[in-house]
Amino acid sequence: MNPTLPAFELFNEIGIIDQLIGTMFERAIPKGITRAQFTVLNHFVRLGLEERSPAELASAFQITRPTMTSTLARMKGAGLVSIRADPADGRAKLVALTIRGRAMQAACIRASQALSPLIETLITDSEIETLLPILRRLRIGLDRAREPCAVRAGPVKPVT
Amino acid sequence: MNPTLPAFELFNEIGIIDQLIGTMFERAIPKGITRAQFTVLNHFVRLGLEERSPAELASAFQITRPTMTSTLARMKGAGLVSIRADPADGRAKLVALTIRGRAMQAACIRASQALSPLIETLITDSEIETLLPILRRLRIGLDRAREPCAVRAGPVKPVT
DNA sequence: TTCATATAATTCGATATCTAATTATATAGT
DNA sequence: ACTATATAATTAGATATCGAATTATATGAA
Repeated sequence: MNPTLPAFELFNEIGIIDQLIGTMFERAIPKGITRAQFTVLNHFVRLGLEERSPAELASAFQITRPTMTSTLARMKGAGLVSIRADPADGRAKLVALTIRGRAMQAACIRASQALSPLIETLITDSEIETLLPILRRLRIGLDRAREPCAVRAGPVKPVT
Repeated sequence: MNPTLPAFELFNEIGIIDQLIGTMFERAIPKGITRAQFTVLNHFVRLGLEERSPAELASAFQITRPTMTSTLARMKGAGLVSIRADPADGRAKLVALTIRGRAMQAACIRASQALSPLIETLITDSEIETLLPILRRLRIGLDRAREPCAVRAGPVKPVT
């Protein structure tokens, strides 16, 4: 973006890559589901979670709570998640995967395999090993530097 | 996204970084202008361009033409660009920066300097030099692999 | 010339994202 | 107990993005 800093050159490449990968991914996965929705499904499956509050999910993906509310409403409408009131906190809700949500996650994983051959021609595992630690540190630092806005005023419950 | 491929781990980090940087950048620049709009302004200034068609701009940013149409309409409304019919092609239009657009680009560059100190604590120039060639190759490869959609436009043979 | 196809831009409807503001509940301080 | 503040979720309004479809113009082939 700002050409006077090399970092902005980097952010520019990152932005375009994210754009291109995101579009390809959404084309690859089943019609009707989106990248954002898959991310939620995958989060539950990968970490073996039972129930999470919308606030915890928003925090995990670095998105705002209104965004999470919106996406969860669509996922509930599509039968991918169930949402119930938190019996321990009248303000909160608890989100869980449905059978259908779990199946959709698996279907997306399967469908996304189609992208592997292309990706393997563009970047090696060794290069990825080089990039990951640097990018992880950058991501963590940026995350910490966020304004103490709604998103960051984190959930109080410890991760189980 | 897909945990079975290291590349998806990379794309996940890239997605989050893009998300965080984009939000920070929009908070830093003048109220009312967006990252997408700045990208257009900066493109003209950086490359010293006079006029470009919406299609050329969309292609330069790897976004679809409807997206470009939408953003340009807002930028025109804000007086950041001028748009006229292309005298050489009845279908096309020509976009140019206005004085106001040029000033806004400069203001954004100035404002974005505020992010430099943070960024410099998170990644070194040397690391950026390491990342850039790899990411550039990845970006170029992904760009080439895009479906022959509107942006890329080639003759498509029927498969029957 | 005529017609089929290609290209430029746009319109439409959908999703994701943000900020700001609102509502309801919880917690802490006095 | 009361009140002020904090937190959970939501609503509202805006922008960016996509895909699909539409309109208008250009081009190439018969």
